[in-house]
Amino acid sequence: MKSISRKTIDRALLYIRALENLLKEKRDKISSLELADITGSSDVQIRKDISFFGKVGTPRIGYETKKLKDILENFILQNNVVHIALFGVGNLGKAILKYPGFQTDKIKLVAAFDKAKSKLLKEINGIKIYPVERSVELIKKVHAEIGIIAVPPRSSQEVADIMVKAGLKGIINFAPSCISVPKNTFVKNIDFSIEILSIFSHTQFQK
Amino acid sequence: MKSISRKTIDRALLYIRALENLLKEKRDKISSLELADITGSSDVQIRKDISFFGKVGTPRIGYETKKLKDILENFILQNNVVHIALFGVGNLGKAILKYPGFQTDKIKLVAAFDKAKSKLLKEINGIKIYPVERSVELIKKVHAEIGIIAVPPRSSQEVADIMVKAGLKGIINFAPSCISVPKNTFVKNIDFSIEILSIFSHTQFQK
DNA sequence: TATTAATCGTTACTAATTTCACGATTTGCT
DNA sequence: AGCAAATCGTGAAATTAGTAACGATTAATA
Repeated sequence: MKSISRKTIDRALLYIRALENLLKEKRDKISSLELADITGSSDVQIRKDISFFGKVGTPRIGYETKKLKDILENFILQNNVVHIALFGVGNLGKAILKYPGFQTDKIKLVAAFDKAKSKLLKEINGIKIYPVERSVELIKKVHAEIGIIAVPPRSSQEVADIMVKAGLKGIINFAPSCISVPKNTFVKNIDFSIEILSIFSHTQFQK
Repeated sequence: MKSISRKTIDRALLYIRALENLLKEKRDKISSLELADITGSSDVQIRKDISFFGKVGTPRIGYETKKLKDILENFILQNNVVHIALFGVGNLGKAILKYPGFQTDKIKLVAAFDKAKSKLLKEINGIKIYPVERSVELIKKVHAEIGIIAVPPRSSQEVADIMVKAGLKGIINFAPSCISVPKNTFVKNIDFSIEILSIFSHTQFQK
């Protein structure tokens, strides 16, 4: 059996979000073309992605919104709640702690760490901030799976090492620096500067 | 002549960042293999990317750090300073306003807008916050090229429309919602929840 | 100056991804 | 019931991206 591709997964997450919004609007049917319009993809791409999960739609009608959402979610997220550990409670870290998208049923921020004594034991949005020294112990205790690096670049490798040690299998790195980790640890780098320069370059080189 | 690919551009931006760091450490030579180690890419990939810009390296030695950085920057960024307009000064917007990476010579945050009366006329990090009503006028005046959406999802389309009207050619959308824009406007969506679920899924499906 | 070892640059190959084209299916209509 | 229209699902073609292999080049060394 063919395994699912990363790209299909990422697009499916986008589809899921769109389907949730459609459900809120009581739209119970959706065609690949409409979903393409909403998500900025193409109808063929969507049908191809969905075909991985079997025959889900009905010709002439399209897909049942709820059914499609359930199928995608069940396969991709498998009823998991993702537990997050955050390192760095500066401006960005605070924004993440307060991010409304994490109060959902799928993602739960369970631990936050910082070096600065002044920030410790405070609570933001119901999450206590602990000293970095206790991080490995606490991450294991709360069973976090994914870590977020929101510290200055000079400390990012140090934090990455801690995360690996604590058993985190995925890392989102907001620091503008490369980190090195074992091959079985997934890293997604989000460097605001690079994102902006990337978009800008694309506007320059578009045909 | 073949045109440069988006992927090459994005990787080149990563190379540039790495080269800048190497320069700070007074490293004046770098091989494709070392650069691959740092950036998490492969040496072949790097040589292939760089080959687009001509013969830059010298066999047996590698690349001159400064020369390579200059070549990449000159081609991709063309000595431009990218001017940014920010919409939404909530938690995330504030973090962006204070983001140290934007005080560089390449990126300049030039305008910030919010709906809330209470936030107007305040100044964060030297940038005044203006009412959304004045945004089209001001964006044109300061010649911003790229817009950042950091407003709640229900307002994101409205903001996107304003950005298009004001002539912005690239948009970074932090709102967890899809926006629709003309084809010649580039959009990069960064949805924290989706990024996390994506990483998590990849850890689940890794072979 | 010839030799050696390292590293670049490039062509050919392989893999992954997207797009195309079209048959199959289903519903609604007459 | 039969037909028409819409939409799915999919194998094949086309495109794009990445990898491997290796010749070409250069600097260091004996």
